[in-house]
Amino acid sequence: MDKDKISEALEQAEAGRPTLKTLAFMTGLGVTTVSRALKDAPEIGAETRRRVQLVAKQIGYRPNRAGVRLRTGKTNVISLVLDTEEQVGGFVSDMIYGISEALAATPYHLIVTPYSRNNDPLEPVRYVVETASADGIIISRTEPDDKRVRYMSERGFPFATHGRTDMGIEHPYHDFDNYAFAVEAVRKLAALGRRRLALLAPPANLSYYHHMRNGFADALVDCGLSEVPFPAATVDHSIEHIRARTTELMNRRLRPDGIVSGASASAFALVAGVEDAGLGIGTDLDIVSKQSSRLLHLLRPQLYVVNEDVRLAGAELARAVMGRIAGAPVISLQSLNRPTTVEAHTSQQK
Amino acid sequence: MDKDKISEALEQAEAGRPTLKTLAFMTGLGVTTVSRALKDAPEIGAETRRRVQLVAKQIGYRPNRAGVRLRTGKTNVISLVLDTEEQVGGFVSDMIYGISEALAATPYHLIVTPYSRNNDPLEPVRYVVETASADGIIISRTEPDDKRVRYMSERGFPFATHGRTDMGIEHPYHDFDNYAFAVEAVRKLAALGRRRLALLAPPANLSYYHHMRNGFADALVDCGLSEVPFPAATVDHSIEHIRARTTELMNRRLRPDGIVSGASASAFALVAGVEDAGLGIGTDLDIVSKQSSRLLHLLRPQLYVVNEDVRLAGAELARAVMGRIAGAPVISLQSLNRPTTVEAHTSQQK
DNA sequence: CTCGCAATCTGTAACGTTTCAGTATAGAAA
DNA sequence: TTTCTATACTGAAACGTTACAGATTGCGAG
Repeated sequence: MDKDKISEALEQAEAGRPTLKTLAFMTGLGVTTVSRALKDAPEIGAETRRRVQLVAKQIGYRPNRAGVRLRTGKTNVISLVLDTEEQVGGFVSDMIYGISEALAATPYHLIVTPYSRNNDPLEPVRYVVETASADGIIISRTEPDDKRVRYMSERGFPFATHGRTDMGIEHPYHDFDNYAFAVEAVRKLAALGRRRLALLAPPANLSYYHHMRNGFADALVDCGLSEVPFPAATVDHSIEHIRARTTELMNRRLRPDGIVSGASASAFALVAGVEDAGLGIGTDLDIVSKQSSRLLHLLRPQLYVVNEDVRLAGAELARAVMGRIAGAPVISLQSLNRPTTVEAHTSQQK
Repeated sequence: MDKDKISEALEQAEAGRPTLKTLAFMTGLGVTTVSRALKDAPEIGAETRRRVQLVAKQIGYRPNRAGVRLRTGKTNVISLVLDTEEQVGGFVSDMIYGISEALAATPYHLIVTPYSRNNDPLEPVRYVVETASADGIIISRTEPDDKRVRYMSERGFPFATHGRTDMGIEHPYHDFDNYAFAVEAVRKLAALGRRRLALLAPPANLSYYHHMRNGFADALVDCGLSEVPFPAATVDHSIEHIRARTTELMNRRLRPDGIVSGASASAFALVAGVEDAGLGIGTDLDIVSKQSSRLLHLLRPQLYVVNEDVRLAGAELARAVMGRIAGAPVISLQSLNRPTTVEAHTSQQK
């Protein structure tokens, strides 16, 4: 062993974090051997392997991410692409917790890549792909014909979507079954004797709009109910907007006696709007809402809710991207979350 | 110019992203010169600088993060250390949006480093510092004597805290003035003729517990009111817990006729608990609550609220860490957000 | 004319990792 | 003995960047 090497390695060990060179010096092996021993390569002797791994653990060796990334191109990063105009009280925190949970035992880090709804949603995706700043991407607000999905598919870039598409491309996704949700909701209202229903739907460009709408429409037919159109508001609109439009709706000649709300935060606005019109939930009409926090029916026990587990969705999506990166078959990375049954407040006395 | 170099550079340009080598080839300059020209080094001719920068922009050159990171140790990453047990409907999304906003025009990426409240809060911080996986850290749930603050200070690692400390260490922070909030809240209740107040406080280990408590206590004295102790619940407890404890509180012989709530989500539980006891907000008692979303008084217009702008806090914290990294004087990186005045619902008719 | 010096530019090495193309050794086959 | 092969290991090169230590040029001063 050269004098050069020894002094180099000693300097190493004195100061900062251990590197492969440090380990090589301590074990008396070559850097290459150490690198291979740590990743259980077959051409390393069993005893050597154990020895290296032991020393590595002892001195707390952790591979330098920049080194790996530069050499291999692997970033060990998952990017969550987020719309920063998302509703307040939004589900984003839960989503992040879910993803973190799934990433915790892996070498992956989670990085948040924001964009504004006003800008091109493709832009953040293109940025990540072009600069190769992550190994995989998670997106939401999926559209039936989604150009982000097309873009990433064409380039073979791993991703998972929160929501399904309808463009003949198989890809990993996790979705809440909004069709089933709408069906359940309508059935519940029918069972309560309601006849004329309205739907506070998602914006029409998103995939789950169609699922929810179809479920709503099919169940209406099924139960022999009629619809009161309510296209003026979507769950994406501001609280104030939804509230005002709802009041208008309730002041029409033929107002609904049941409403299905497609999102949690918007249900707050919906309730306020209904009450602005002087009507009572549970008396003049009933409401079934999706709920991602558990706060909604604390203050309006008369509401019926269906819980959507966003944290689970996050975990599922993270697993899906990682699966895709690892080369798992796409079909095995698609999952659909069935809604729980419609839930009334426990201490509800109507 | 060697043949070697030319062919190398050509291969470069054909395939992937442009690198400094590509730029060097295109401009006919050396790699070093290009590198320096791009960062406006003084020893580069004005014309050369312009030429390099033009070509770089034209072909969309973006420095390879791994290369920079490996060479310089600079990650261009800010880590947000998050407690994943945080209340649902939490403020985390807004915080992230705020941070993203401030980071948007910079080279910084945001990475989320989670930990569970049950584990050692120092652990994620130590991980980031030891592996140098970020240039700066943002933490919340700050304690008066915070070991994370001590740890990072001792190592000179840049950070900013959401909340202040009290340990004789100057560091960047952003905080909401919870003392002022509590004072305002008590004054409001006093003005409404309330006499016996309770406080739904933060957990006692956190810094803002003390601020809020002191404000509450001082204002009580000031207004000549008395306190009904309510130590059984904190804003960190589960919805169900707060709700049940509140009901107990309201069934006591001497129950409060006014409550100050230190957080948004917990106010929902508080209201539910009060109403479980058969009492009415605005009649039997009044409540003043902090609010980070705008949903709370949609359903209980009788509530009084003070808005806390968490998005702003996020942006402020991001600016603070970046300032610290850039070497700005610490004192200039400390900010306190005064609460807005107590707000009643606009269409409130009592 | 030469020297010194400022102004510009350049090659090499290094950051920590993995991959490629070996080398050394020992035992088996010829 | 020689040759071959499998096993266990190794050095050098490369990923893209920046820092260090020059190199080249032009020009005014001596």
